[in-house]
This record gives sequence, C-alpha cells and structure tokens, in this order.
Amino acid sequence: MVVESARARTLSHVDPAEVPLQSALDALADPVRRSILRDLATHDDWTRACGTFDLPVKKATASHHFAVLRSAGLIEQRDEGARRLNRLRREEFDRSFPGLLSATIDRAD
Amino acid sequence: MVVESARARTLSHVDPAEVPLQSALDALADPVRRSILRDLATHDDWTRACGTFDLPVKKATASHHFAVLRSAGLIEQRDEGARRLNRLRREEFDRSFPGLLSATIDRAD
DNA sequence: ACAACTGTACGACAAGGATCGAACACCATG
DNA sequence: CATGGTGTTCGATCCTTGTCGTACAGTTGT
Repeated sequence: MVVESARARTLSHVDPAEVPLQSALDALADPVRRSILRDLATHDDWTRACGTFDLPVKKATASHHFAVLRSAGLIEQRDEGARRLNRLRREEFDRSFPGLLSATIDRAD
Repeated sequence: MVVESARARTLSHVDPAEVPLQSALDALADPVRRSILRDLATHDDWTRACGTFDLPVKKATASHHFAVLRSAGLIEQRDEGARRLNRLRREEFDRSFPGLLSATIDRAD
C-alpha cells in the first residue's frame, strides 16, 4: 500500500483563486523570489529541487522564500525522496491574476 | 517672465523607463497606494488634489505615499495654487511595465 | 547502525518602511 | 496683514520581514 510520507503531509497548497492580491504582490516584490520564479519558468516542471537554485542566501532563508511562494499560490512542491521538487503554477496563477506573473518575471530587474 | 514657484521646483519627475522593477513593485505592493491609483484611474487627469482622496491615513503619511508613487513613475503631479493635482501616468508606465498596472489595479484587493 | 545529504523549524537580529505629531512653507481670501 | 487651507519635512516609533545559525527530521547509501 502506498502511503504519504509524514514529510509530504506537511505540504499544504492553497488555491490561487483564494490568494489575496496583497499576498501575491508581497511574494513577487522580493528579488530572490523573482529569481526563483524565473528559474522555474525556464525549466521543465519537477526538474528543480530547492537546493539546485543558485541563490545569494543561506538555505534557511531559501526555505523561507519557497514557503512564501507556495503560500502565495505561485509554486507547487512535491517530495521525491530527500529532495523537494518544484513547479511553477503558471496557468492557475494567471487565471487569478491575469498578466501579473508575466509582467513581473518576463523581464530583467 | 514666467518663473517656476519655489514649491513647484521641488517636484522632480522620473522617466518610467528608468524606474527599476523593484521600485515599481514596492510602490504597487501597498494597499493605500493601490487605492490612490484606482481612484486616479477612474477620474479625469488633473481633477484630483492630494487632499481629495479618502484615505485611512493622516496627511503626513498620505504625502509620503504620493511621493513614492511619483518616484516610481506612476503618477505626475502639478501645482495649482495651494493644491497639488495628480495624473496617472498610464501610457508611460505601461510602456515600461506592460500589463503590470492593469494586473494590479483592475481588480479588487 | 552510521554518516552524509536535503530541507524545515525556531529563535535572534537588523534593516526597512509605514505611521504619526509637530513644525514649517506656500497659497488664497477676508 | 492675518487667518485658514493644502501639502511637505523631520524625528520618533512600531511592526514587518529578510537574514542567519543552530538544531532537528527524513532520506539515501555505506
């Protein structure tokens, strides 16, 4: 029988339709988080674990940023062994905030 | 000879093309400032003085928000007597950040 | 069992920014 | 000129949040 691991059970994902605009903007207003999103936008889904991003912060801080992005409905995460894989929720997020993601990451800072 | 008033001389406007994305997002990430922008978007240019906005903050704070919006290239201001009139710089801002303004203010919070 | 690796949780710290009161400058009007 | 109205500037305060070290949990491989 296939059972969810205890770790995966802690992963709660929100419906982007329920995310306040304030949360979405707060999530997008950080350069490290935008860097993560741009990275995800240029790679296939589920191919990037949290540790594979080249970020200018320590892992505790990176973990915090991933949590913010998840709670803003911008990314989905899934555990694969010891690693946590990521996916950009482009379609879902675009449905709730048309044009916002593109306007924010399809462009240099 | 027509001379700029001392007060108007303090009014510096930036080129939206020179505004960093970070500044634009920081400006848009505040609910009071979004409220100002939505108000401007639904009124004719130069018809709203700073004091005519119904804001949940004191005037010193409101003044700060107008300054942030101006420095982010989102609004233009012009003095008319004792009052400072405002205009939403929609076209200019859209040229630099396509879709960002609409995605942010064409919607409830 | 043990060690190495990945990621989170928690507490602490510092920086930034939103807020306000008070003082000030400018304008208009009596 | 005096008064009232509009808006800015300056400190001070408070709160949020980005940052990190450390400790911990779960996984993988030896």
